[in-house]
Parts: sequence; structure tokens; C-alpha cells
Amino acid sequence: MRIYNDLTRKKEKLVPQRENHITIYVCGPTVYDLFHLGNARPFVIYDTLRRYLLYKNKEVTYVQNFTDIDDKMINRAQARNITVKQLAEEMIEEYFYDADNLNVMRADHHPRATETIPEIIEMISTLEEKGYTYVLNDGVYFDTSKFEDYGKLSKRDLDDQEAGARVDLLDDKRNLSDFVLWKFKKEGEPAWESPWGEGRPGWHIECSAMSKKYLGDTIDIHAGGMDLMFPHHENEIAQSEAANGKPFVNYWMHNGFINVDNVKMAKSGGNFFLVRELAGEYGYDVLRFFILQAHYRMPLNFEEEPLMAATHGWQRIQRSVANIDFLITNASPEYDQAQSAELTDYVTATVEEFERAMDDDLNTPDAFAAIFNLVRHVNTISADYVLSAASLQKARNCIVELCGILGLDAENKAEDEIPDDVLEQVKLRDLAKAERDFVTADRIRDELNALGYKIEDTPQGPKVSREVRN
RNA sequence: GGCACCAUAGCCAAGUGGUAAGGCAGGGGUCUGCAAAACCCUUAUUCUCCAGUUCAAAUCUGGAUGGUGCCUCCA
Repeated sequence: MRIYNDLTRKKEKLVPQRENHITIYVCGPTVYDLFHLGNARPFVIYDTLRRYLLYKNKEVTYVQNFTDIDDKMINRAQARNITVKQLAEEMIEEYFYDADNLNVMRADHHPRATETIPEIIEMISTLEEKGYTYVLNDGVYFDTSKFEDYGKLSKRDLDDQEAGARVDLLDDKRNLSDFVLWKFKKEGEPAWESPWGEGRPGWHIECSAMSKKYLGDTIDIHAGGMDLMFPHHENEIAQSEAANGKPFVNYWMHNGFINVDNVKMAKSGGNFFLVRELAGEYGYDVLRFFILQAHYRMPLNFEEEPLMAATHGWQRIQRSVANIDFLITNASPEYDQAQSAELTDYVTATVEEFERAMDDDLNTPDAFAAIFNLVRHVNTISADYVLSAASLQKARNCIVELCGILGLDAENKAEDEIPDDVLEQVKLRDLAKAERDFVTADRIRDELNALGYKIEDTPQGPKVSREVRN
């Protein structure tokens, strides 16, 4: 598999440190509020990466943190008159509600900053011993000028930055890009004991500490949104490599934003749509489908029409599975051997096409194209030929499995929930139809429609399904 | 001021040197008692523009234009 590595700005073959075992760290949410669609993109993207690697029989250790202490947490907790801890507990629960429904697998570890304080302090101590830190009135700072490679990820030059920057941001810092490792306690804020007095960790150090704690000094993949590249990830590199004396990350992956009217969706911009709200309208699986239909590094515009397109496109796949199920149930022992064999070959080709797409920097749009091609193909030939149950089963399993790798469940579970009295009505309608009593037949169909059941007449007989959202 | 990224049909979106995937929407048709679903045909001689390299460019180079992001919290 090849992955675009932001460190080199090139697609590179993914070679994990340990054969067949890949370590992944994804920057998780600050749990002060529900997350919006833009926040959801990395969760879904990197979950899909993980699922694909698992499908390829790789072992994956996946870590996604919760930032549960920072200014936003403190402010929100104060505004709501609850503790930071209470806020975190509540929002972590809410996170899992949405993430679970988006079918984002739980990470192997979900560390929290507040549960990693000893490791954070230890790392800062190491940095202090090695001479990378200095102390100001409000905290302990990292001196970026001491770290030679500073800027290697975001390709920034310290001097260039300073030239056009606002000097007032410098405060007492030695360099503009210096950042705080440990913030000294202010009145009313949560604080922990440390060699530098009571306080709390800065934002960047937590990820370095959590990454090291669960995945070691050097990890294979570290991922997050584009906006984290600088300064967050740049700072993580500086801390971790300065402290550990080893490369921090081999592959950096950053996803593009979800935009609204071409402007980044963001809480601070006020132009955001919560996943919780959108899910009520479109369903979680449609949101996942929508995210995955664009390549992860490209900007993705949030709009009504594409969301509807996602709804219909996803429906098309689900329906095709339901249609194949119906064909299998009503399969005939006499079938077209050549066409059945051909379908089996097509399935094999589809899997190859799918893998080729995914191997190429997680090209999920192309992966969907492969699935849609199979859908169209099976629809086409099943309309003209009688196919073997075995070949149909293969096609069906293929669609379901490939969608599963993308974290989407293509199986229509509502199928087997048709009550007997509804089936009875369907039978009555069929009889009426046979007698060409279309008035009665249509009345029954309308009644069942009103109850949420849909009847479709097929050459194999009537097909009933339940209209469901999500 | 610095550093990046993006520009492909009505909409969304792949493709990054060999002659434009896929989805949605629209139009026409097949099937059907009517529907529904499905299928078929159809919708970019062309990839923001200009110049260059090449037998060959949406794809490479240079330039222009438009848009965005980061440099402060940010997925």
C-alpha cells in the first residue's frame, strides 16, 4: 500500500517498523461539545484506513486520544457550572454515541490527557535536562531554536515566519514559535502537582506523551486534520524527537477540510453542522458514505445536493444487495453456466480493482466506483440471464464485504421483519391481480404503502420491503 | 509578509504522460395492467486561462487568474 506522506510530500510505500504490525495515532477531539461533520472526517477516514489494513491481515494498534483539559474545556465547564471532569465524561459519552453510529471502531486505546499527567511531566523533565526548555511567568516553554529540524513537516522557516508576523504575539518568548509545555495554575483552574509547581499540560505535549506511552518512541502513522500540521504536529515532532532522540513518526497523514460555501467548516466560524443533527436528517451511514466519496486529502464541500446524491447512491447499493438476495431465494437449478462463470470472474476483478484503489493512498472514490461497477453488472446480466445461486452469492458477499471495509453495512436488515398479516395482504393482492381486479390490487398496495411497506412486482413474484431511514 | 493547497460536465467527484472512472440530477427508451425497482441509450472532442516541453499533456515546466487554508484555538 502507498500512502501520501506529508513529511516528504510524496506517495510512499507503507513499510511498518514491524512486519505486519502498524501503529497508528490519530488526534482525537477536545471533548467540550458535540462534534460536527468536519470533525467527523478524520474519524471516518482513518477508521477506514484501519479497517482496510485489518482486511489485509495486518495487525493494527490504533490510538485516538481525548483532550480533556484546555482553555475551551475550562471555559465551557464554568459556563455550564459543572466541573471540567463532568464535562469531559458527558462529552466522551456523546462522542461515542455519534462515533459508534458512524461505525467508527473503538480505538485500542482512548487515552485522556488528564490520565497521562505523570508521563507528560516525565517528558517535560527530560526536555528540561536536555536544555530545551525555559521558564516564564506563566509556564514552562519549549525553545524551538534549540531543535534543529523545527519546521520540517510544515516546511516553515523560523526567520521567514517572524519577518511578517505580528510582534505582539511574541510576549516574552525567545522565539515566535516557542510554545508552552506546562501552564502554571490560575485561580479556579484544575491543576496537578509538578516539579515546576501546580499547573496543567500544554496542548501539544499531551499527544507526544500519549503516543509514547502506548506506541513507543517511533510510530508508523500519525494522522489528523490539515490544520493540525502547524503548529500542533510540528511541535509534537520537536518535543518527541528532542526528548526521545529518535524519529517520532514515519508517515504523517493529513485530511482536507469539509467546507461550507468553500469556507472551512469550524466551530469558531459558526458555519458548522453537528453530526448529531445531520444524522437525524440523512442517517449516519449516508454521512459516512458522503465523507468517503471524496478523496481524503481533497477539500469536500458540504451541500444539500451532494448529500442527497449520497443518499440515493448508497440506497442503490443496498437495494442491489436486497435484489440479489431475492434472486438467490428464488434461484432456479437451471441456470446459464457461461454467464454465471462470467459473474464470478467479474467479482474477482472487482476485488482487485477495489484493492488497487485502496492501495493507492486510500482512494475511496475509486473503490466505490469498483463497487458500483459490480452493482451495475450484476443488475444487467441478472435481468437477461438466469444465474446460479452460487455466483449470485459471491457477488452479494463481495458487495457486502467491500462496503464493510469502508465501514458501511449494505445488508438490508429490514427484509426479514415483514409480519405475517402483511404477507397475507400481499398474497391477496396477488390473487386480485391474477383475476385482473386491479382496483382491489391497487387498494391493497396503497394500504401497505401507508403502513410503510413497498411492493414491487418482479418476474419472480411480488417483492415486499420495508421503507426505512438510516 | 511567509508557507501550503485547490480549480475536471447541471451538481458531487476520480484520474497525474497515451487519448476523460463512478455517483446524483436531467432527457429518451425497454419492462409493467399501472407503479416500483432494474436495465439500455443520452449529457465534457474536453479538463480556469496563456505559453512551453513531448510523437503524445487534464496530467510535466513557466506564467496569469480565481478560491481556500495555516502562520492565534481549530479535524
